[in-house]
Amino acid sequence: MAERYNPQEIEKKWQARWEADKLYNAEMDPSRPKHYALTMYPYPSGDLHIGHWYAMAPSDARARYMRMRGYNVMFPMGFDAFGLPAENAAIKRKIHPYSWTMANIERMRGQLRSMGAMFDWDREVVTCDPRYYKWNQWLFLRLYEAGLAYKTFAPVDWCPNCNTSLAREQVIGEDRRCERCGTLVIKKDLDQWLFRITNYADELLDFSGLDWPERVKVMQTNWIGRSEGAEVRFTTEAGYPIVVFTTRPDTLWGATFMVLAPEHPLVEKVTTPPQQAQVAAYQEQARRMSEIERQAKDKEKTGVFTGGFAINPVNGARIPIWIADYVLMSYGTGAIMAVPAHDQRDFEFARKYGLKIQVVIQGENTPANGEEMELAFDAEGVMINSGPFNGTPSAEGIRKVTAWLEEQGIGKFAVNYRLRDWLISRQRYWGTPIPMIYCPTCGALPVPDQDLPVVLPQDAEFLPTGESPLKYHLGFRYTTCPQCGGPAERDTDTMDTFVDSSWYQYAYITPYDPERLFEPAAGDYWLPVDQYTGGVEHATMHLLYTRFFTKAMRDLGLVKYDEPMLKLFNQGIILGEDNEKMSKSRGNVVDPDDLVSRYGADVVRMFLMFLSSWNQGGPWNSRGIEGITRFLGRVWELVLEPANPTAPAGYHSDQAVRDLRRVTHQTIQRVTRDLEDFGFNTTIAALMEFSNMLGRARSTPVVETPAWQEAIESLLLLLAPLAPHLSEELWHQTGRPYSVHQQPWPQVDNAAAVEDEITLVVQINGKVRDRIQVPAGIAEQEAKERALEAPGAHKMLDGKTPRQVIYVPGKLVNIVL
RNA sequence: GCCGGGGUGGCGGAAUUGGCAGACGCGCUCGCCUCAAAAGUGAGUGAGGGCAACCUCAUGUGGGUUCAAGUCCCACCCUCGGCACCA
Repeated sequence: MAERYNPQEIEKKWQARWEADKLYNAEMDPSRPKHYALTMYPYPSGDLHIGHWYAMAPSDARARYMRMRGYNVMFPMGFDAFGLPAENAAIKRKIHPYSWTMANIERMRGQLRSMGAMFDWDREVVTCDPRYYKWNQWLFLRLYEAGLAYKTFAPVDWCPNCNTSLAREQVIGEDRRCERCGTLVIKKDLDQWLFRITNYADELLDFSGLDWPERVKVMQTNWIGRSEGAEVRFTTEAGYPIVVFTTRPDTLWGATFMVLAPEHPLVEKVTTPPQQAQVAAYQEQARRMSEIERQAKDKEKTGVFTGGFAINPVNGARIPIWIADYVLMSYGTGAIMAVPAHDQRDFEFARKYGLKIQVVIQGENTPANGEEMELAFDAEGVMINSGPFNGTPSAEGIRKVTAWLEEQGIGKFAVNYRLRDWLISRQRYWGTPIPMIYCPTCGALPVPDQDLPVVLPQDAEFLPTGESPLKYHLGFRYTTCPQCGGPAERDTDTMDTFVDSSWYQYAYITPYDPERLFEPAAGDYWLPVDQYTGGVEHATMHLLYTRFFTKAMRDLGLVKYDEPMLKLFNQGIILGEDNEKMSKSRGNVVDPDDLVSRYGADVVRMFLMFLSSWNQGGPWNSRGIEGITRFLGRVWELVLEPANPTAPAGYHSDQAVRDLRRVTHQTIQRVTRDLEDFGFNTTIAALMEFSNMLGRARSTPVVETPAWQEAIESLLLLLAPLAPHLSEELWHQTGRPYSVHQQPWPQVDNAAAVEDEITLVVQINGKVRDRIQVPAGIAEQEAKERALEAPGAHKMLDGKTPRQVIYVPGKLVNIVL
């Protein structure tokens, strides 16, 4: 009697052995195809939760599978170690963010090891290490030199709770909350560094060559928000130009007023003295609105007449200029031409303030008179009241009018994006110092490369004041000008942590390389990332930023690719047993450490993969995990318990061997296909079916044949990516050579996998009436004849002649009466 | 409002190109094992009807195409996620 399956014992043993043997260390080997598998690195919060397991265990299984398929696999791991939680925890507990972070990392390393994943720990990077963030600074300087990093004074999004500015991407939802803490974000005027991601807007819209989920591509496309149209120059009566952006140049003749954003610089110039007080009051109110709350649901449009007029350049019409907060300074030119007949927002505004509504697009059933309209007509139609363009279909009109505007010199084709440049300055301590120096005589200067890294001082006072903590660290702040040697000051902001993660996949190539970002020869071999996995929540943040970085790095000559990650897979989310999001307050959190000590890592890994399809996630089930324990227990016995075979009645050895080999090779087929597509749940189902079959075969003399050995060996190999410890132990105990993880993936014997007899379904009018066993290669004519004779069908036929008999080879015969 | 994903037994979920709906697992029921229990193990398990062989109904709702629909088409409902005064 062999020992029972005891995961605790074998898992620790093999983890130690694998680590000692450096089994998973990736070495460059040009003779083999490489596979760079990457899973999003964790923030070192201090505890590995089930979500981390759900993200990492299946991606580990996939990486292991690729390795057995003959790829030289690199599967690194690291820590996204800068960021606010460390700072907040440090303030609360009065310990240094560095100590807090490092202690957490230490703890999480141990937890990650308990997973039995094939992480190459020799490549680990920790982003708060100066050896890492030195290259953040170096990249910043390269972007600066290339004109892709710039500083500007502008109103920015500010989280009053986190006490820092945020990138547009980190402001969530209609009511504009902080992505981190959910606080309502306000506007603040600050001098900040930005990365010119908008330079790459068009290229970022091109996903060709990327095998990414449709969902992510759509989210990025929407986020970038490209729209084509025209810029048209209107002129105020006093002669100031007002440039507007419109997607509907075909409606230019219907522009009956203009609207400027309240903060538009021209407002002061166009406002007439009698309107001054009202305009100023509205501007003030709009300012407060954006600062206080913007939650009001039914935002009724408001605005104020400036007293000024503009001339519509296409027809010379004199139209009033208003200001209104539905026009945003941050989009387009901050000014619009209002065409109330054909734009619902302008329509509502015109109705409210009694402005003229001029119809210029005629639809099938739309009134030609603006007074009779109930809604703006924004569909396609034919241009009317539009001078030389009368009778032109609107779609064609958009092109023709744009060309005409260019000829007349009053406008041009233009593209606008919703995407804003990436604001990277943060007014917090725990991040990468921005490597810039401000000299009163020489101006803003980059820190020379040889002075990198600009080290984050350990002894800064980092209590949040709304200003950068580094500002109060005089030793850091005051320095000398690298140009004139005179007194100068450093930039005291730190970088958004998304800068760290924008290039971390490159850092793993030659981690903490003191000389360069990474070694080019190694980069040529390993890059780009072949398979990236992680949550979809980063669709318009990290995943957009890292694409931008790669494109910018390509233009700097640092990488040779347009895209950082060729394939992307988004795993779902594990919910609590109550089908709700796991949270401490709900008390529905499951702790992986507990589970590992109770069931073992292999069981936890496999249960997470078995729950549902990986991209779907789903509720935890504390009973369901027992099913995996039973399954692995049965595998254990199947492999190790001596069998005591007896031949059942009618046993034929040849047939039994054929049946066994068929199931073995069909299982190899199924598992291979499913693992290719991340179908872990169906992979496991196939292995369960296989082992159930083996369980039945075990009591027969087939166990004494080589086919049985082949079946057991295949089972262990197919199981190896999913349950690495158990497979290794059984591989070892059955006297096979170390390590199961260095074995090639089993080969399918197609001939053995073929069925020699199939079940043919016999239908009458599409309903199943019988099933017959026939040889797999049966001819159509014979199949039909046998079907007609099948008892279930014969009875229903009752002597009638079928109108039609349909044969689907290998599947069914449908007799139509 | 716009865009995208999803609605299948008591539960989690399967179902290559339209071709046996419910694989696999959980749970449940009845056996075996046991003094008993746990563990293990065998059989059964969509609903309704029938003594039975069998029959009928069933993949969110309503239509349609087809010999055949969870799968394709049209309309709608619910749900999750993203965007939202973007000119």
